[in-house]
Amino acid sequence: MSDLLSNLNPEQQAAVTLPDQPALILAGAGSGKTRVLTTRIAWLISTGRASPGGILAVTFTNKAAKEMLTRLTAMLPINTKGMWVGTFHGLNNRLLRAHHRDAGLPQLFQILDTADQLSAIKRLLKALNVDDEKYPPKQLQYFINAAKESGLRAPRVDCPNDYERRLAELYAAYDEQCNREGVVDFAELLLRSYELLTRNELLREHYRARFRHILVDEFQDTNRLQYLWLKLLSGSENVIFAVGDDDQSIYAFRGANVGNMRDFERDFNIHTVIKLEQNYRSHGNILDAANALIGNNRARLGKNLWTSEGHGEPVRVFESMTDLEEAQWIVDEVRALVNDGLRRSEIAILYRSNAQSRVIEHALFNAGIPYRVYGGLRFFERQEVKNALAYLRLMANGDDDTAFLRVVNFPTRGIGARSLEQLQDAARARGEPLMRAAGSLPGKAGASIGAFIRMIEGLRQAVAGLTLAETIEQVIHHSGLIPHYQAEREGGDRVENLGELVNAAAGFVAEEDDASLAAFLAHAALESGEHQAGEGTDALQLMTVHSAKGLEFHSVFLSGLEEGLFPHEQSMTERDGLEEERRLMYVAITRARRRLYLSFAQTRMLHGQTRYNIRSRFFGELPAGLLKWLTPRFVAKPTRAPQIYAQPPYRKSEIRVNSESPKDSGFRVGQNVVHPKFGAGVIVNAEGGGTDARVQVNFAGAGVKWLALHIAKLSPA
DNA sequence: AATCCGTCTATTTTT
DNA sequence: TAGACGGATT
Repeated sequence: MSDLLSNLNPEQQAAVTLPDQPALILAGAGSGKTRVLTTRIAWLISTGRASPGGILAVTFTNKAAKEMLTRLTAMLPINTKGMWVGTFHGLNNRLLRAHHRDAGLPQLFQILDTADQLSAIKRLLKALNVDDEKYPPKQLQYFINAAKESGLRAPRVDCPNDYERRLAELYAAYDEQCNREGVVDFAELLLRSYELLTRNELLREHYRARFRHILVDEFQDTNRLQYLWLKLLSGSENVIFAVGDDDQSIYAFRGANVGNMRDFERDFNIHTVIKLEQNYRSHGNILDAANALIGNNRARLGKNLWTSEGHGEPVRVFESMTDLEEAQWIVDEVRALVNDGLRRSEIAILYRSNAQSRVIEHALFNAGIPYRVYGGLRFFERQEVKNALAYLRLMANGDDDTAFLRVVNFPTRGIGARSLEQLQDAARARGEPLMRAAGSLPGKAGASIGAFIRMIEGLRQAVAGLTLAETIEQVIHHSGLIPHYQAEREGGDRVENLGELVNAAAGFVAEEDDASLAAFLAHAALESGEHQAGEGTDALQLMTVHSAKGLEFHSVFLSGLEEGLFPHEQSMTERDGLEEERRLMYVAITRARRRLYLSFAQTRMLHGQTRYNIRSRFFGELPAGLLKWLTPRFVAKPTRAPQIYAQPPYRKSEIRVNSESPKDSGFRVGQNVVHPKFGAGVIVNAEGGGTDARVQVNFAGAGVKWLALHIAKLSPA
């Protein structure tokens, strides 16, 4: 099958045709990682080294899994049915469904998403009379998930103090509650399966024998539990093929552990790591900038991107007075690009945090430029959709208290807090889920809740024999959801979304083999509904740097490159926080194919207050020769000490927060200054005059300080 | 049961 | 600044 390999470079070929042994592929940004992964699978199968059923390929996102399957089917004339290609969660869901009995789960166990999990935790705390001031639900949620993702059940969690001991107790109680209700959170999908395979040798051997070839995408993003799971599944006969890039590890905050790459080398005795360093995406200057920047990180496996293409254009840098001005400049520049024939969807505006999108959106809106913002609520997370799903969940599994409480009185049917309190007490006393305990409730509460349960029961019977789409159609009308939203003033969109849910179900049935209600519910939980509508129009792409990972654009604007924002100030308190910010910056830079803009503003409105910022330290890590300053400035002096930059001559207006700015001191608020000890900074405040004149300076390295002007050796930058 | 109002908070996010 | 949330009011 040499035609499979003919378009690959030598390293890619080596990776694809690697003999049966554990392998680590260090795949740089834009180096053809997905291509190698899929070609490897195609090669294994077409050369008879593996059968489709012997392949297990794990990704992080549904999108990546889908992409892999699409490319595979294009390459191989085989059906991909027997192949297990999916996300960690999707595959483990599949495994647990197949062995639910062994795993101690009901056949129709439901999956809690993050919001469901939180409400389950709140409910638990209330039931146990725990002070949620002292034990904030969010914090407990974090604790539980962190423990599970380390592979630890409550008794094994290390508790250095009473507080943590209590958290561990609550973790145990939470697990009990989930078991009682037959629900499973995201982390549980993996932990359950890990425990099942640990405990059950027969099953473990079965899957080890079956999945001779295990391929892992984005290996740098795996958490501890995922690593343990992979290790467990890899016996001595298995061939594990891990592809990743330590320089693109940007998810430590949610448990990703880059250390897994080093551990993998050690645990699996990897001798040669294949590096894919040829980049097929960007021009040389962009890659040089990325390489130089990431070179400042200490803990790296080491890798340098190169291209056979030319240097291309310089990296453009723009400094503005305010965030508004920055946004306006972006608008102007985008207009020019579009005028030159570039499609809007080939242009991305990236930022570190979501709040930054507002000014830019505002400017784009006023300019009438179509744009699309990524992130935010996804389809299956919408209130009305979750409500509809809750009815469906109850029909599949009446023990699901989260679903029960969500809709027992929605739309309102006269079941108040008192009745529910009674019901919850009764259920607790009997150790039963709410729906089962309801029969024993006397009086008015019993009657109204009884009616609700009969309605669910009635729905269950009414939809017998109907298709999934028809089922949902029935449910959203019969439950009263549609009438309720129709009556609501602003309910039009919600009604529309419920209709969209019916369509989604029809689409699901058309695509999937298992079109059961349970399968659809799992789909809804595991695939939050990638993107929303609006894919038709050619629109500018706005997103955080995190969401841009894996994407590429002709032109990229990276905005808000200011100390405190990028690198984010909160990252400075985290271990290795700055290195992660730098990797984030690296990811951002490597999104651009041809043109890269970096911008920052001296003044930015944040949390309703004007903040004075200085340019990001990352500018100092980019070779000056690669940069083209659009704002005239940048006179680097040949000194060792902090670099000194010239004032932009075009400065339009002074910024003043304090009218008492010392007039004749020669300094003013907003001005860039240099201090012999603290380095470069910006004056953010001033008071007094004459010999009493004091200024407050935000230093890049030393933070915010008040300085007396007649003492401090402050000079204009 | 719906609405109003004050308080609080504020990276990054997939499953 | 703006959104989310919880408690109090209507």
